[in-house]
Amino acid sequence: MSDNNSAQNPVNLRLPDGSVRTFDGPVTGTTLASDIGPGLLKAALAIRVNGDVWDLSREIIADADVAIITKNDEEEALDILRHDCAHVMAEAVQELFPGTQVTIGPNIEDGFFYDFARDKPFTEEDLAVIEARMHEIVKRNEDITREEWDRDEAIKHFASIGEKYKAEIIRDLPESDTITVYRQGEWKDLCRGPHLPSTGKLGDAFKLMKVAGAYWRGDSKNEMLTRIYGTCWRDKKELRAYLHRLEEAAKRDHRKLGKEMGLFHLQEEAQGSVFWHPQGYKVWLELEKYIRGRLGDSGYSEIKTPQLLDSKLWEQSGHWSKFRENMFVVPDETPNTEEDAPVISGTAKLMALKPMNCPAHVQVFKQGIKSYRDLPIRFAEFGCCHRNEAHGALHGLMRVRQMTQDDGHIFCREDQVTEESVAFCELLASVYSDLGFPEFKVLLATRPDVRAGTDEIWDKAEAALEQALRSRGIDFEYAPGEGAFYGPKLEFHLSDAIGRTWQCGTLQTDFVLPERLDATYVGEDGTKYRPVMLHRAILGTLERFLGIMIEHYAGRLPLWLAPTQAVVTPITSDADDYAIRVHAALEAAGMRASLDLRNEKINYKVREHSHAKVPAIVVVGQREAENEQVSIRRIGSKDQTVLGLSEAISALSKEGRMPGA
RNA sequence: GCUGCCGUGGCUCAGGGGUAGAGCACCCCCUUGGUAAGGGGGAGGUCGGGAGUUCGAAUCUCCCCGGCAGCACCA
Repeated sequence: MSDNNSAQNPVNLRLPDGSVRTFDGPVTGTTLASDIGPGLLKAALAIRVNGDVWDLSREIIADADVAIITKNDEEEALDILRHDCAHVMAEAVQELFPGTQVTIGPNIEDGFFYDFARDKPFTEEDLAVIEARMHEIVKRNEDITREEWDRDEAIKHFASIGEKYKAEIIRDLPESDTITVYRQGEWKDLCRGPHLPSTGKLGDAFKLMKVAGAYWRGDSKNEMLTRIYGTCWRDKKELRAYLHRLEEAAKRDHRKLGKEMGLFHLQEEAQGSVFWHPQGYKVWLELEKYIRGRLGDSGYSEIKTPQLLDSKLWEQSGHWSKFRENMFVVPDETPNTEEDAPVISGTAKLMALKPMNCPAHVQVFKQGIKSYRDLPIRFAEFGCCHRNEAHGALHGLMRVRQMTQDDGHIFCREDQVTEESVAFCELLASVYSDLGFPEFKVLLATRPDVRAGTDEIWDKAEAALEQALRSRGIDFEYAPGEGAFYGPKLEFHLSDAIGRTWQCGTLQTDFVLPERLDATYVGEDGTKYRPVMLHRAILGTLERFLGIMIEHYAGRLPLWLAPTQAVVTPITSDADDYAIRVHAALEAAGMRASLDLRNEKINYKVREHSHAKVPAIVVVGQREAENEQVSIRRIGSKDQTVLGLSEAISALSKEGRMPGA
């Protein structure tokens, strides 16, 4: 191709429709757009050049495949708009609050943020002021231009204006990188780009959302910066839709629903541990019963292991040195009962609440002598674990300090790993589908830099997991280096009703713990071998999974899980006797039914039970009583169905049956 | 743990230097009403905890605790 420096060479640009436009020399996206038409020029945001997104003002000096990017190109448009929005925000901040240093301001899902260094953090009130100034900057329609700078000049420039973070960023950029600075009116920022041609193109579909602290370079050892989050869309309608989505998500918040539905509560005397109420615990028990049944059918034996274990065991397992800071330690002594004396001597032998069940499961495995014929041995436990999570990490049911895992460990021979993994994947997919999560994503987390075991073992382990996925036709992605130090793992991320994903299931291979805790079995040749240990969970923890379920179903749990499946209530007290009969019949059919005989209007009672998210409101009046019928109103519906009593009961109890039961 | 905001009856929230308010829920009475709030009356809190400023603090200051949003963490 032609010499880049030869400005006289013609430049041929091929458009997405295949047509080619030829220019005498270097040409900008703006020129191309205006050449095609004034409408496109007006709509143009950026240009795609051989697959890369460029500024419209950047000269294209050689033949290329190009496409003008407009708001119709959703993904690219949002990227550019959000990134520009971050810059406009930074300009507004520096105009309003001189002396504030800028650091980084990337796009994120649904918006952007920018981290600033400032003595005094921003407050929510500042946001309105900054946002108003942003709108002004958009109105000013400042030109945005790209400049390539010499690296040292750039460092010197940013250092001289007191932007030490920017200078540090440039210093750390690879030597091969071109340093680009974008000028936006009077304001300049180091940036890779691309950007809009001018601030006017940003429009007004943005909003600053919240302020927060964030560590410089994401490291808690560094100073904390003040971060402003914003959202930005292609038009007002999209912005409104997004804000509406946030409101809808907030309505599903399991902490709010948990309170409204009387499922559980948390209080400061037991931070991070849940008080389950009668209604909530009914859901818990149903879910536990379901999982117990599935595990039993899949060849697991349920066990129960101690809560408190000697620190010696944790030393052996390796947790004592690595994870002690997250463990609750308990001295094994009689507390001092004298007043004014320390309760604890400080010299006692230490025990710890288990943060996980694996070492205890190995102890059970080690009882007696195991033959290769015994393998695989599959232990399951609804293991109650404690982890001393940082206070700031606690969040409703989603992140707790006392959790119950649907834990399980499979002890098997190396040649059984694939087979066991396949079986686990099948079980997990079936459980997720039963629970209303047919879609999930799988990640294969491979060997980290710091790891135990030889490369040969890792090769085998990774291959075994991969083979299991492939043989079931399960799509997956790699998460390189994300494996545990003791072995590779599969992570199962399910998608909920509003598109969020949650990592719940996991399958981890482990060659280290059987070694450390000296688990063995006798092989065919009569000598001892190490079993492979597979750690696995489907729900992860019951607490968190119930939180996810509550949000997924917005509190309207499927009939089989709902704490109260049906409430029977009469229109007037004339039908009380019949209502009592209906209620008794539902309970006799094994349903969790309640009876509401209060002297309240039917409107009132329907409203209240709807708020309580009872799946079926069974209303009976004179008419129903005379005809041996019931009127059923299902949650979410404004209509009701009148059915014969026995017909209604068999339909409800059939629907209310646990999956697979 | 870090930064910011918040902490008022069971719940949701208003108030804001002179010794607490509303709605819902609760209790009582009236109402017997056909599918999302019928009416009246009553009881209930000393304002997260502690210290300070003040004649006087729920209201101002400081410390602690907790909650929320992020960050960091998540074996």
